[in-house]
Amino acid sequence: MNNDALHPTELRAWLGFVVASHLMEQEVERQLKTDGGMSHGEFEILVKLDLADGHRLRMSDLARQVMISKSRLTYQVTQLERQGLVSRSDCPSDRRAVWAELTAKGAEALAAVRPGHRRVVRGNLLGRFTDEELQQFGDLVNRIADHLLEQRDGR
Amino acid sequence: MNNDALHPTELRAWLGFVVASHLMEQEVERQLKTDGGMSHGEFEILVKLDLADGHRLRMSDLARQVMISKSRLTYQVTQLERQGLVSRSDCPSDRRAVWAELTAKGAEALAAVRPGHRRVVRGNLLGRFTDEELQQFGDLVNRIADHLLEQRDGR
DNA sequence: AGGCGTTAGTTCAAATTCGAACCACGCGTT
DNA sequence: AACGCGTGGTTCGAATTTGAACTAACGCCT
Repeated sequence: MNNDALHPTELRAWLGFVVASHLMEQEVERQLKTDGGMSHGEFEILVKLDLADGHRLRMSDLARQVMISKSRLTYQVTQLERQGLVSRSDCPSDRRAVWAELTAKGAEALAAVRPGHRRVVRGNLLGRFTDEELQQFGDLVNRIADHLLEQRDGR
Repeated sequence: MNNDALHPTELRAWLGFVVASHLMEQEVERQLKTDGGMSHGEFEILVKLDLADGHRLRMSDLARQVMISKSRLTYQVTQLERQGLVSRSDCPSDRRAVWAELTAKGAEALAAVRPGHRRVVRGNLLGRFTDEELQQFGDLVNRIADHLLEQRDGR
């Protein structure tokens, strides 16, 4: 029971999860790309900035929130800056830190892709559940997410 | 109800899903890397080959099964071939096609990482559900996966 | 046989990602 | 003030990924 091959029910659940997350990612990616010329990673950065106080976050906090490496964030923010969607500025209180801030143009770009993004997420995932199933699904994945976060922080 | 912001229950489900799949991917990746020096992508290739008749598949079938681009598969199979885990050979019946075949060494490498892989999948996901929840979860994600596959094939 | 649209796979350059190395700074200790 | 250690960010080269050609071969149709 503990180191045997995954049994059929387990296998089905695992494969379904892998396939679903893989394809959802591709759908989201595709919509954001064609629809607003941005990647899912860039989109998530803009979303987190939008949510943040003063529409800005320090690079390291941003990296934690979107769960990517520092160097990857540096690269992506540079790209976003090039497009004028984000601006960098030095933090006065901590001279090591850098603020990444959503620009007005960035907010527009975000607003422009969001309806399409919601359509993809609802049309392919959330909207295919009954209210009860949505609740169940949310409970299950959040339990897993919480566990994985704890797991990770213990390192 | 159709183009409003995601409401709390939806948002929770979506974010939970994104975080869970992202972190599961990282956990799996980490285990396979440290434990057997391979990426999740390489692992999936070996698994599909292992499952196939004669432990071999044509490149394009393999690409479809692991859901990656042709060029990416070419690259990854080349890497696996370099490590001696897979071998390529021409297909006699269709001179365009190429067989990718799991070598004995590849089968060993696969066998070596599988216990750890199962531990990660069970310890972080499947094993955290009751039998009933596992069934529910499997049903939900497979419904989504099936839908996304149809969706995609209609293009 | 010749033509034509499709499929299989590879190749190439450009874009992205990774991970280790690095620099500058903050902070607590001495 | 000097030291040492941890943090915040960037940089750099190597590895990987992308997507658009490109070559070869198949299969159908005439």
